[in-house]
Amino acid sequence: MDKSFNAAEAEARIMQEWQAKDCFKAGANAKPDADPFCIMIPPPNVTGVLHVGHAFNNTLQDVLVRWHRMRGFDTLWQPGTDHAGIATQMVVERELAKEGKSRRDMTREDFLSHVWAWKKQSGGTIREQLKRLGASCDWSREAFTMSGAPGAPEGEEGNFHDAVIKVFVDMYNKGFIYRGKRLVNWDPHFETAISDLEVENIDQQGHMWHFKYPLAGGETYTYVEKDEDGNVILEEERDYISIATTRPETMLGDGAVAVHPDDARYAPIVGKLCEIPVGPKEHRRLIPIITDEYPDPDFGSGAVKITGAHDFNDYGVAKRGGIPCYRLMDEKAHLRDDGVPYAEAAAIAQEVANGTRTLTETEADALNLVPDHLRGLERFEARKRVVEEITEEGLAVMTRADDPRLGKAAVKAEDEAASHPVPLVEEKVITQPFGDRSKVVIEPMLTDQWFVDTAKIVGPALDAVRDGRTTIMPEQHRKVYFHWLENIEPWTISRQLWWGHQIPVWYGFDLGSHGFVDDEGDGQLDIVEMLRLLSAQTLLKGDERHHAAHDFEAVSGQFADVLAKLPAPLNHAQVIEVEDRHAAAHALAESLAQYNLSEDPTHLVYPVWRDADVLDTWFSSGLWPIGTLGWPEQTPELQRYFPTSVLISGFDIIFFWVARMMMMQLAVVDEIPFKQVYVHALVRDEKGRKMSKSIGNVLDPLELIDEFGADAVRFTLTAMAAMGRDLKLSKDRIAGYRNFGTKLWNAARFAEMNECKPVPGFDPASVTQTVNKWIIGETARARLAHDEALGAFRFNDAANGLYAFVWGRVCDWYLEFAKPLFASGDEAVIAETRATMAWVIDQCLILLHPTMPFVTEELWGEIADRDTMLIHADWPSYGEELIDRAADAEMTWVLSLIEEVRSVRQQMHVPAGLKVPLLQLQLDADKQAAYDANAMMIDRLARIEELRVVEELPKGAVTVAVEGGTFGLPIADYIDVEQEKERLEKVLGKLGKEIGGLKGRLSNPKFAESAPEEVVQETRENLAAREEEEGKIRAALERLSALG
RNA sequence: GGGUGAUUAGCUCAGUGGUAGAGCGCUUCGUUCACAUCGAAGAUGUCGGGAGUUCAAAUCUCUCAUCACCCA
Repeated sequence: MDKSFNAAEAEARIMQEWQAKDCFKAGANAKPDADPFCIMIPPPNVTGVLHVGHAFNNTLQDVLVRWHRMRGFDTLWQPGTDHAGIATQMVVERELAKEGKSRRDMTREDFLSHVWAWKKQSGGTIREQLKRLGASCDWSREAFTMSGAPGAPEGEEGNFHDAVIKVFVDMYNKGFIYRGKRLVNWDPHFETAISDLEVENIDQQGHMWHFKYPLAGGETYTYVEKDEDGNVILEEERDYISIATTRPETMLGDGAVAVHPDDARYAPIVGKLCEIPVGPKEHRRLIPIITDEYPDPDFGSGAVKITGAHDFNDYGVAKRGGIPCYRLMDEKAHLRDDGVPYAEAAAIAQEVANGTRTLTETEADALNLVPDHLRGLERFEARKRVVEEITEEGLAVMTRADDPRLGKAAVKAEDEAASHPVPLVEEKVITQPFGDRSKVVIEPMLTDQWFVDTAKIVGPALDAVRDGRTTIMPEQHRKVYFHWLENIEPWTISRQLWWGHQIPVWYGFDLGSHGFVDDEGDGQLDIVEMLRLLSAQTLLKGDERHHAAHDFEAVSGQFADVLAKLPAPLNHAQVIEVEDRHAAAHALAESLAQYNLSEDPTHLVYPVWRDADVLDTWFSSGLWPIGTLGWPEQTPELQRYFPTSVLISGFDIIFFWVARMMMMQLAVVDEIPFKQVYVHALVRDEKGRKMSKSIGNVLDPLELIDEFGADAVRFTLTAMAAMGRDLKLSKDRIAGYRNFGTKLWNAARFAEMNECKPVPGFDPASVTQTVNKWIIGETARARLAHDEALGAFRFNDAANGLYAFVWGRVCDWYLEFAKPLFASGDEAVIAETRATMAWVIDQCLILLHPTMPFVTEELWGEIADRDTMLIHADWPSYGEELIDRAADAEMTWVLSLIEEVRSVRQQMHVPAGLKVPLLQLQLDADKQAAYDANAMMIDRLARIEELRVVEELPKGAVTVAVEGGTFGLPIADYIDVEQEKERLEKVLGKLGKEIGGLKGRLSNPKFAESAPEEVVQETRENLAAREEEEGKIRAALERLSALG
C-alpha cells in the first residue's frame, strides 16, 4: 500500500466504477420488501456551477442516501436541474450578443433552439461537478423542468412540460389561478414581471424632495402646527399643500393627495382640489385632497401624493378611495410615448377628478398623462427634469442653506451663505427595490399578469405542518414557514420571457359584449353592424375573453361562449389560431370584409391567439416531486417513492420552493410532497461573511476537492453542520479532515502490514482477549451513537463521533495495544487480534463510508477481494450486546494509568526515550489483576522498565495516584521539588473546590429530598473518589516536604 | 418598524437542569518498524451584564447590551 491516499487519481476511477455497476440506481442494494427512501435534489439552475452551498446541501443528502442504501432501503435520490427562465435567457442572449445578434432579431422559435443548443452544450456542467463531490444520485433519471416542451430536441423527451401545463389548467379550472391587472414588481432590464421574492430591498443614500401643490383657484387656509403640548409653534396662511416625495417623476401620474383623517392641519382643505405643479401651465391637472389611514402625520409634511400605478402603498389608497391609477412608464421604465397628446389626456383626467366622468381600469391604463415634452425619457432623467421644472417655477419648498436636513449639500452655519434660501432636498437613507438578477431598480407597475390565488391553497400546506404530517427541522423554521404562509400574497406567475413554459391560455375579442349590437333584432349580420364589429378590433387591450386548455384543439371549443352571443352566421365562425392580437384583428377584419363581398359564411373566422408569456420557473420547480416521478402518469416510481422521505434545503429557498411545493402538491394531488424537511444554514467564509464574488472570498468547492480531496470537503461540511447554525468554512479545517483520511489510510496500512485479513464468519462476540472485547464494544458504541445522531439529522454529532472513535480510540489506543500483542509470540492471541483488527478496520470503513465514500471504498478494495463494493456493504446492526462492562472497566483503568504516568514523565522532563521502573505502593486486587493482564501494553506505552512492589516510596519518587492504587516513579535525577509541589498544590486546589461543592450539595437536606436517587448516589460516590484522591495527593506532598 | 436567532477557551463552535467540552491554533518534548497530513504532554473559561425560578442554571423566566439574518 502507498503511504497515503491519492484522491486525485482514485476519485474519478471509483466514481466510474460505481456508475458502471449501477450502484446508484433506484432500488440498488434494497433488501426484499424494503421500505422506500427518497430524496429529491433541490434542482440547481441549469446555468449553475457548483458553489459551496451546493456542495454542503448535496453532501448532506448523499450522506443520508448512502446510509439508507447500505441499510437496505429501497433508495432513490432523484437528480435534475431547473430551466431558470431569466438566468438562462440572460446567458444565451449574452452569447448571442458576442456574435452581434439579438433575440429581437429572430423568431421566438429560433431563439429557443439556441437555448436548447446551449443546454445540450453547457447544461450538464453542474451534474459533472456533483459527481466529483461523490453524489450518488440515480443519474439515469436526471430530470429537467422543461423536458418535453414543444421544440425540445432529442434527449429531452421527459414529460415535465405535460405536468406543468396540466397543473396550470387544473388549477385554472379550480379557480386557483386568475388573470388580473395588479401592481407587480417590474424588472425594466429583463422587461418582465417578477415575484416579490425576487426583489431585494436595499437601503441606499437618496433624496427626498418637498414640493408645493397649489390649491385650486388660489384658495388659502390657515396652516397651524402645534407641539406635543398643544402649543402653537407655527401659524401661517398658505395657498398650497406641501408634499414630500422620493420619486418626483411619478407626480405626473398622481390621482390625489391624501392626508390622515385625524390630521387637524389639513382638515380645512380636505375635499378641495390642488394642482400638480408640473406639466404645461395651461393644462395643469387638479386632483382631490382625500383622507386615508395610510399617511403618517409625523412623517414629512403628513400629506402624501397618491400614484396608484407606481407604488404599492399608493395602490392600496387608490383602491380604497376610488382614485384612478395612471401608468406613466413603458416596459423599459421610460416615460410613455403612446396614446393621445397630453392636452387631450389631461382633459379626460380632469373630468375624472371633477367627478364628471369615470374610467374603467383598462381605459385609465390607456391614458398617457406624460406631458409631450417629457415623453420617452428614461425614468431617472425624467426625475431630474421634473425637479428642475418645479424648482424653476418656485414651487419647491425652501429652507436655509445650512439646514442639516440637506446632508452633505448643507453649508456650514458660519458660512455667509447660510441664511440663503435653497430648495429643501433632504438627504436620507431610502429603501429601494432591486431585481435579484438584474440589479436594477424595480418599478412597481400596473400590468396584466397571471396570479396563483395562494390564499385559496395555503390552508392544506399549513395544516400538514401543524398536524405533523410534514415535520420541519430545526424548529425555528416552522415559525418562518407559518409566518410567511399566514400572510401570503398572490403569487405572480407570468413572466414576459421566451424561455419557459408558455402559458396555455388563448384569447379572443369579446365581440359579444362590446362590438355587436343587433339593430334590427333579426339575429342577422348587416353591413352597419359589420362595420361596428370591425371597429371593435380596436377594443382596449385587456378586455379580451380567454380560456385555458392543454392545446389549441382543446381550447377552441371553449370559445362557444363568445360565439353564441353573435349574430348568424358569425356564430358559426371557425375558431382559428393566429400569432397575436394584432394578427387577430387583421384576420377578423379580412374575414368580415370577404363575407361582405362573397356572402359565403363558410369562410368566416373567429381568430384567437395564445398568451405569449411563460410561467415563473418556480411554478415548475414547485411540481418537482411529482413531475420527476412521471406524474400525470401513474408510474411505478410515483407509487413507490411519493410522498418522498426527506427534503434537504437551504433556508433561503423555504419561501421560493419548499412552501410552494407544499401548496402545489397538496392542491394538485392532495398529498404532502415530503415527510421531513431539514433546513440547513448558509456556508460563509471564515470571517462569517457571505461568500460573494465582489468581496472575492468565494471558496470554489472544486478547487477544494482538487486540493484536499472530496472526502475531506465532505467530512468538513458534515462535521460543521450543526443544526440551525451558519458554518464558517476555512481551509485549515478542511486540511484537518484531510489528515483524518490519511490517518484512516495508515491504520489500514498498519493492519495490512500485520497480516490482519478479514476472517469470513468472524463473530465479534466470540473474542477472548480483553483488549479485543473492549475495542469491539467501543465499535458498537460508535455505531449506536452514529445512527442515533444521523437519525435525528445531527450530522455534526455523527461525524464527530466517528472522528473521535476512529482516531481517538482505534488509532491512538487499539493499534498501540495491538503492537505488543503481535509481538507476544502467542499464536492464539495473535490470530484473534488480527481477526479483530481486520473487523474493526472494516467497521470503520463501513461507518465512515457515507461521509467519506472515496477513501473508504478504495481501502475496502485494497484490503480484500469482496463480493460487493463498500457502497453496497451491509450496514451493521450490532449494539449493546457487544459491550462487555468488565473489559470496558479494565481498559479504562489501564488507559488512565498510562495517561497519568505519561503526564508525570513529561511534566518532570523525563527524557521521552528513557525507561523507568514503576513502584507500586498500594493496589487493589482487581486493579492488580488488570495490571497483570495488560502489563505488556502498559509497560510499552508508559515506557515502564518493570513494576516493583515497594513498602514506601524512595526519596525523589513522584507519586502517581490512580483509582484503586498508588504508584511512584523514581526519577530523583529529574525532579524539581518546587515544580512538583506546585503541580500537586494545583491539583489539590482543584480537588478542594470540587469537594467543597459536592459536600455543600450533600449537606443540603433539600438536595436529598428533591433530587433523584441516582443523582444523590452519584454525588456521594463522586465525593468519595475525590476525597480518596485528595488523600493520596496530600500524602505525596508530605513525602515531598520530608524530602526538601 | 415587525420577526427570528446568537453571545461558552486565542479562533470556529458543540453542549435542553446534575463535575464546562471538541477541532484548529499556541507552548514544550519526541524521527524506534501505520502515519511528521504524525505521536506525547500542557496552558487558557466571571459560559455577554443584571435579576429571578430551583436542592441544583451555560441550560428555564425576565431584563439590559451587542451582533447577525429574515420580512416590511
